[in-house]
Amino acid sequence: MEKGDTTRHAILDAGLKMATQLSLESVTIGHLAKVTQMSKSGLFAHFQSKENLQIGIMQHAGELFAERVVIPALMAKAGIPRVKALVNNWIKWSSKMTGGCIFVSSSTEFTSRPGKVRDFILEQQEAWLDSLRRIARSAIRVGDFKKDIDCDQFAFDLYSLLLGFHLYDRMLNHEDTKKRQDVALDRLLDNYR
Amino acid sequence: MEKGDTTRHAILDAGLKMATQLSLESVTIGHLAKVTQMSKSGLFAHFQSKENLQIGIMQHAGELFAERVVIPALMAKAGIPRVKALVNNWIKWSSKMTGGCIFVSSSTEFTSRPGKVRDFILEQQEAWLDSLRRIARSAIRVGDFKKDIDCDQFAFDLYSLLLGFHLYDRMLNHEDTKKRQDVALDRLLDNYR
DNA sequence: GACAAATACGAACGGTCGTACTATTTTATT
DNA sequence: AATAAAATAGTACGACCGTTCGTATTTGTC
Repeated sequence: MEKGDTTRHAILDAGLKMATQLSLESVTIGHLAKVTQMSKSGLFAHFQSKENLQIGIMQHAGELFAERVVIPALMAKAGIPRVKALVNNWIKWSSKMTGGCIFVSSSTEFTSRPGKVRDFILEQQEAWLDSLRRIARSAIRVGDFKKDIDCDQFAFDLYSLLLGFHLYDRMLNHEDTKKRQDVALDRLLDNYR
Repeated sequence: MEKGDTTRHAILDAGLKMATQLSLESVTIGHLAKVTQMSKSGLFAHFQSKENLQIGIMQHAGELFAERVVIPALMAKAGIPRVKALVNNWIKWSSKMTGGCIFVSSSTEFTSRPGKVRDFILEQQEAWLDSLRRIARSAIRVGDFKKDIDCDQFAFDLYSLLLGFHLYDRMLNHEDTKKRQDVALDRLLDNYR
């Protein structure tokens, strides 16, 4: 009742790391068992299927993401400071691990692979877009954004920017990415101000 | 001397389609042989390794991309018309196949998988960024863009926008993506005008 | 039409994949 | 300390992976 949760947590930690570095699909039960020093069958018993393991990993990632990116941003003052906090937290998040942001890579990976895993990932993406919209709305409330702006458009604009950062920084290894992203963000905020 | 090239081309066509729908890594020699109605070993003989097959597929994709996206854009009048043509061609390109743009998904997939394949993909991405810069430069030349703009920043801004479109449209299946992208592009162009 | 070269095939290799079983060990409760 | 339950291990499975090798077929050239 206790031990099981502990090992499950350790498995998901190692699994998330592996999924981030390689990809969600290449988290192999055998490989993961080796890393966690368990037997394949012992590890497998925790999830009953690879699909469940993958969903477990993404759920685990979602909890960490909320804890490290979204919630801390909500601590910042509503409005532009909160937007900037969110962006910085996101950049820290995607920079922390070798492969970049697990949500970006996994949603790319599972686009045309129907099933429970893809559905779960899409739900998470929609929840993320919802966070962006909410933050825009609170920026309107405190007067940092104009009243008549389109919050959906803001979510699109900001997420696009983050995706650009992600590819430039994590994949192409461009050194001046942070600078480019700063310029683009300032222009974006000016437009909603 | 002749037949070999024909089959090789057919293999790459089917391989690109498969890579676009699933992913580059999941283009399996066995699966590809089944689709092209060849034997595994017969197909394999064309490439000598899976790595070479993957590079061949990406090269094939690059040729089609130049042919369908970049070169037609260069036919358009330099400046803003050319930028818009490029964007439209890119959208058509990434919309044509089920899995979206092969370059986006493959660069995500191979970020943390060192080797010849990754190197090749990164080269292609740099060439693409170079096209974007060149188009910005020609826009300055004809007076559509301000003289003192940063062409690298333009490339970053525009590619970010396309990546946003890609994720929204191809993966999240948002219906109003085209509208969002139009709004963002107009604002972007206004800024460089 | 002969002949060398190019192309394609069939069978087999050692590995790894996800999963199913049964057996053993460890845990929590009494 | 005994015991039922939970957790882990061991072994095996069929399927597919990339690759090799020897052989057959097809092709282009003379």
